[in-house]
Amino acid sequence: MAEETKERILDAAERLFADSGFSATSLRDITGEAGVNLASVNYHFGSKEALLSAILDRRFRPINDRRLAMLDALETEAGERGPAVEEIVAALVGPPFESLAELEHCGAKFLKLVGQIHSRASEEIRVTFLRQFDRVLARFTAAFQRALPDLDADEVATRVAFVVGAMAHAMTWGGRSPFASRASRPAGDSARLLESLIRFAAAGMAAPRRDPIAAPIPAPAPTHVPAPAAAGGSP
Amino acid sequence: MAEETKERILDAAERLFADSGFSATSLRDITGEAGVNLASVNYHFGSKEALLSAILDRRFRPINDRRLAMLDALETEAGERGPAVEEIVAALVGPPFESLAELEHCGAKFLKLVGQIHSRASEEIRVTFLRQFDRVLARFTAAFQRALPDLDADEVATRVAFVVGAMAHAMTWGGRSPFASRASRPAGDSARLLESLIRFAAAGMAAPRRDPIAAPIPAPAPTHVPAPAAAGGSP
DNA sequence: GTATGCTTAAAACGATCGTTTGATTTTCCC
DNA sequence: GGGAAAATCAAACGATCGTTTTAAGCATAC
Repeated sequence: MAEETKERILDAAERLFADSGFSATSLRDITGEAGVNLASVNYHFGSKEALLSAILDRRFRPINDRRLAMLDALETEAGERGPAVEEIVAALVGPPFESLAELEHCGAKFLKLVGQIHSRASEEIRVTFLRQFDRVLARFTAAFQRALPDLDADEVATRVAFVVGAMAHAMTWGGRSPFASRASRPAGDSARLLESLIRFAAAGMAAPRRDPIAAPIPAPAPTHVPAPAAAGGSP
Repeated sequence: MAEETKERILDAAERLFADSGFSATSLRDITGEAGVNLASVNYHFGSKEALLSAILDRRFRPINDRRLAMLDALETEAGERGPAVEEIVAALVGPPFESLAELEHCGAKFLKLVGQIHSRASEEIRVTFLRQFDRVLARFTAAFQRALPDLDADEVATRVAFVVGAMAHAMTWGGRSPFASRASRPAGDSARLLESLIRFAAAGMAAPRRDPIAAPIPAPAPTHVPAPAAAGGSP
């Protein structure tokens, strides 16, 4: 019954961490929910932090593998010209949503946890996943850079961070704003949410660069950027 | 010395909550950092949760006021046609960055806290700010809806959530991905970061809608939507 | 002077936290 | 079937948590 206990702990902890956060969830909450003994966590995982690390590893590894596999396939298929922005975006934000659809009942909570980890993670935890995640991010940033040659590397990295932020937020709140009073949308809408996210992120990535020489490209009216908060402060 | 104690608690708690999160920060950490007595927190604020509420209220109120004032000014100026997407975006995401520039030293931490609150907030706290934040969100969603008449209300609300997510992420991580190994960029770049965010978010908001009649999948599908930034750098 | 209303101080409260211990049960290979 | 290894269990550990209590400072109004 070893493996069963471990997985029941992982499932329960994943659910509770996602709902209440890491610090606010006690081991007694977890073992109570999982129906196992309190000491099982420290026996099987060593510590509470190691448990969180195991949770993230269990879900992140296949997701990141799939991300890189999709990107590989796209680059092979596209050949010299490289994949389009929207395709790269889909390879980056799609896999987490796929895992949602696959796991259905028990995986939905994980997405909330992912969103939380993206927004706040202890230094300890970040180090654990820095390597594999950094690898993924580097590959995708390079792919974006090739598809968007007009942007400098810093701008590409910044926009990738925006995409990650929008994705994390969507995962945590299901596409609704955190303070919105309406109930969160049903899980069946995740495919639609993903589609909206891809479209939004692709357009954002492909936005004209900060200082497009002197091209009056903007759509509705030639509006200059409205006062991006100069350091002097405002009245 | 009443007001001084209260503000020292607020400042210290704001800083510590941003760094370590709400649950992971003890009142003893706060009072130790602030150099005040432990009981002062419960005396002045009533409870730990009420302290967080006071912190958020102190910073959020002027930000939300400024957001609405900027939107009012934009709508007055634009007249019948309504303000442009990029202007609305700037009014939504600009004020938090302005407060960063104003507060400089002690406000920087607040942005991290805001990012955390956006991604994970207890039910209790959310209720406190639901009303004023919901009002802001409703106004901005309506403004976006008018500027983007081709999108249905649900899509607009979803995209606004994406913008909020990208903003929160940028605030928490300074435009870098959470797992990136490089040091976070200096605070002086916040103006540049804001400019990038506005451009990114405006393009994402104005992306062509999900199902433009019956267009094929590829990126540069010609739609009748204004699409100011749809084909920025991608073939 | 004393009384009064805030504010701070020190100490302790009960509760809960993550972790460990040591005994007991289960598993599984020989 | 016996015995070592693995897993579960109840119980307790010390530490720390948010909160409360009680008393001491310290102004101002009488």
